[in-house]
Amino acid sequence: MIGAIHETGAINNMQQKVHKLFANIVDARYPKPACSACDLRDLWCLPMGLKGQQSKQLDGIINRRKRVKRGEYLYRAGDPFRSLYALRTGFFKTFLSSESGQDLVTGFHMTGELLGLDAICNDSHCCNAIALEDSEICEIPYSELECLCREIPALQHQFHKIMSREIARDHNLMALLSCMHADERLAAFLINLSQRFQVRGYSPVQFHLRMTRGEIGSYLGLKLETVSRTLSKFQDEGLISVQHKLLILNDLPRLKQIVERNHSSGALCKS
Amino acid sequence: MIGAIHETGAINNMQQKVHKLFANIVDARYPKPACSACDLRDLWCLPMGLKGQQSKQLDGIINRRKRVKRGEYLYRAGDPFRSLYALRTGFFKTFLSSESGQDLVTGFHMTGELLGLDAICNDSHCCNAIALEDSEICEIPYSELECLCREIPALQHQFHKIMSREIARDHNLMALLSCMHADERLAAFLINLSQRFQVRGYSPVQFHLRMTRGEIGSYLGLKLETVSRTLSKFQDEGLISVQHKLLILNDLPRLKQIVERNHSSGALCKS
DNA sequence: CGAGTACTTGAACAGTGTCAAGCTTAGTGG
DNA sequence: CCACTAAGCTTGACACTGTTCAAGTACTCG
Repeated sequence: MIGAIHETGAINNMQQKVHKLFANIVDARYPKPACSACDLRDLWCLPMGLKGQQSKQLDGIINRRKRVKRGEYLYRAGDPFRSLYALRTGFFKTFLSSESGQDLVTGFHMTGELLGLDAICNDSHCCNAIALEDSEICEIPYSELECLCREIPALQHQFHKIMSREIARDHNLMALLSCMHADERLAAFLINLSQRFQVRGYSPVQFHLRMTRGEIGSYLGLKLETVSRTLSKFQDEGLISVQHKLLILNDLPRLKQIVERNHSSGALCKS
Repeated sequence: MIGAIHETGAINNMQQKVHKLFANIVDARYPKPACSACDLRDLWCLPMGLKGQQSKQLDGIINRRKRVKRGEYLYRAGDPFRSLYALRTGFFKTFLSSESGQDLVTGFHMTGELLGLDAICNDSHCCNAIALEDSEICEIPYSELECLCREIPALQHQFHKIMSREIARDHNLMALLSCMHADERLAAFLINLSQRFQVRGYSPVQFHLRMTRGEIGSYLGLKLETVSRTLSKFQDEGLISVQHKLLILNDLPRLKQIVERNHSSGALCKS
């Protein structure tokens, strides 16, 4: 427990630094977003690997930044597809909804990720995207992106990579859903979140869950009661500390063991 | 039962016609494959929507057709990524394998489908592809495809659509794995196969399963015993007739009811 | 501060998984 | 062509994980 508190202190420092960094960049970017000045370029977002001039071309097609408040939809299933959305700051969930009223969460999305890729095939969105916290997105008109991809090979390649990664990621999630137990799923989920926060400069061992237990359950193919019980179990075992939405990972290595014991590829923890 | 036999007769006729059709096309195509003359152009394969001249450009980059015998690998996880593969005839499964020796089937692939899309992000294949029957594929060097996409907007758009569809499809499969019972999963699986056979000109109500019960189970997140039991149950209820690998769907509407009762979107049966 | 939502926990139950045995089929080699 | 073998399949009995239903608690937001 004492160890946990020490760690937490270090984390707070780190988070403060990162927050400052982000704040600076946001200030510098007003009033128009600029891929060329965007901190997400290191994060597999579209501008990754582009040179100065090319980035500016990408800036040219990106519509003004849009704010999406917590609880608001970015798009709904059935909406006509015009644009992809790069998530600048915030947190989204995407979900399918069936007529019977059951929602199924297909993903949680963080800074730097691209939303709407599954809509290209239909010319309409086939899932819903809703902000789980106040967020900011860059709207990228798809037809213009296609044009630009024809001019800038590096952009084209990066775009293909992003789509491909989405496919590979889904396959890993399918693996999780097919053959993991509740505790393994949850451990994999926490490790995944941890890694994604870390890449973005946040603490990998302490973070706020933006989603409810029910949403986690929906994503992992479990009922919310099972999620709750499993979190409690992890806490009893000293692996984590949970206080409502605040999560501290006290023993990341042992958490990884839970996943790797039966699924040594570790593929399931990938972003 | 008598109804089933009548249906079967009709199906055999249909299948013969289709086989003939395919045979003609195959003959016409020797010794080099030609997208411009390929029957798969109606099937969401890459040449879909391309005009004559454009198709020929695509022909230009496609390497000679390759045969893959049943049981042979088309590629393995870890192989360097150079090409995508369009499946001309035959049947493949793709699967992840973990070090612990567990395989996990991520997809079954039929004529007209594109394999290897998940490898773009890593420059190496992250799953294995193995032929479940003697097959023929067109190898499409990826870097040349990217070049050509920059020249032919219609090809670029079609390629993006194919990737997007793969993502949307995976989301539907995740939905199946997250919230369906064994009988619903299997019903959805059979309907899916049925529709894919139908689109390809084969009977939607009678076909050979190319995969084992274990592979079906792996794909659907069930054990092979459960697959076997559920098939037996469906047979007892008169929904289907199974004889080893030969499958007859006697009551497609009722099969659909099983899926739609609890999951009315029906999304899960999509291609 | 109050109402509604989210969360935790318990107990009973159902659906799959596990283990085991026996059967069928396909493929191999004599 | 037949016999043999290995792989695939079916079925039963039982165990166990996760779900369901229910009750109570804690938080959040207006």
